[in-house]
Amino acid sequence: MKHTQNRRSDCPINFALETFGDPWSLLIIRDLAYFGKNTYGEFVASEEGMATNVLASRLARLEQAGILVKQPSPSDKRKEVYALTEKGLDLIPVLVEMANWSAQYDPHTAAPAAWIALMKADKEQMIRLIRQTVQSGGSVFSGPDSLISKCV
Amino acid sequence: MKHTQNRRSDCPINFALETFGDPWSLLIIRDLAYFGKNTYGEFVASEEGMATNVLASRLARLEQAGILVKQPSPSDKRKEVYALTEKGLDLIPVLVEMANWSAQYDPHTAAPAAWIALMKADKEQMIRLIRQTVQSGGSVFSGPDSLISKCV
DNA sequence: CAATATCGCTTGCAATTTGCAAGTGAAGCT
DNA sequence: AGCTTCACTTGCAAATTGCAAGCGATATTG
Repeated sequence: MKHTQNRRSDCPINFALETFGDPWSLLIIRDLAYFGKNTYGEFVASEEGMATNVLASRLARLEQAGILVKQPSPSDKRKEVYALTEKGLDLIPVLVEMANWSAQYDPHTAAPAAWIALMKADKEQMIRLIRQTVQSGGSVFSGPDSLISKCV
Repeated sequence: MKHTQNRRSDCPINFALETFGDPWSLLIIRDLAYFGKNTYGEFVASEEGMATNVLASRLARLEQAGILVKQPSPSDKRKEVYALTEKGLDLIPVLVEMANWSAQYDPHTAAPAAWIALMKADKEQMIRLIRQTVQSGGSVFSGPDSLISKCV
């Protein structure tokens, strides 16, 4: 995808789709926000098994779009650490709505019932909490400061 | 995509992406909900110009997924009329969040400022209104009963 | 009422994108 | 010093897309 002038239209839905509407980009953002993954290797290891060349291509695109940033890891100079920008954090509501829809319609969904219940109880509040958690280096499901562990 | 057992994972984000996460499916759903388009020809004529074979393939997939249904048009037997099911209507929140994000970050967005303002004022309520409007055969921006014309 | 246009698709084919396996150089570990 | 791990890149076959043309059924027109 070129994307640096050749947009299909100025429709906001189309803009979103051209920016992150391929079948993989949102999985990277999910990995960052929900599972606390933040390196190339961790993304590659995700259950969905995305191809390494596609991953590299998507990371570059999302970085260029200002949705995430990469920094060399201070502890290990081989590693790059990826993080969501404000623009990326603002995609959390999209993830949440997609997840809610799937939780409702996928009989085999892996979404924890407790989590869905929290979402139904107060979505706005939960989105705020997720954003806050991720912004300060945590994630929803993973790590010692996971949001889910604090909500029980 | 096969999709009838070969799912990449049971993660709800992944489920959503496998169901409608290609670059075109949500444009069809947008056309239905926002622009009141409901025939193959109207989808083809959309600004983004999707290829006819891809459109046919996506319509079939979305129908199979239970997101939309098609019926022969009563007035013109050549035409098929597509409509969103409950499952499809439940994707409106996803569209809304994507549109809000784009309206915020795309400097050339075509999203009407008045509409964005309404959304910011009371999102939950607006989503309910959109759903109701589309369910009863209207759409957000198009037609005599467009939601936007009633909100001014 | 025959000719023509329109409808929702399908088909063939070239171009792009993907998936897979195997590198590669830089840095870390032992 | 040697082996492993890291983030990628590269080459190539397979799948998907984009484009243009075609097709049968129905509608419209002269």
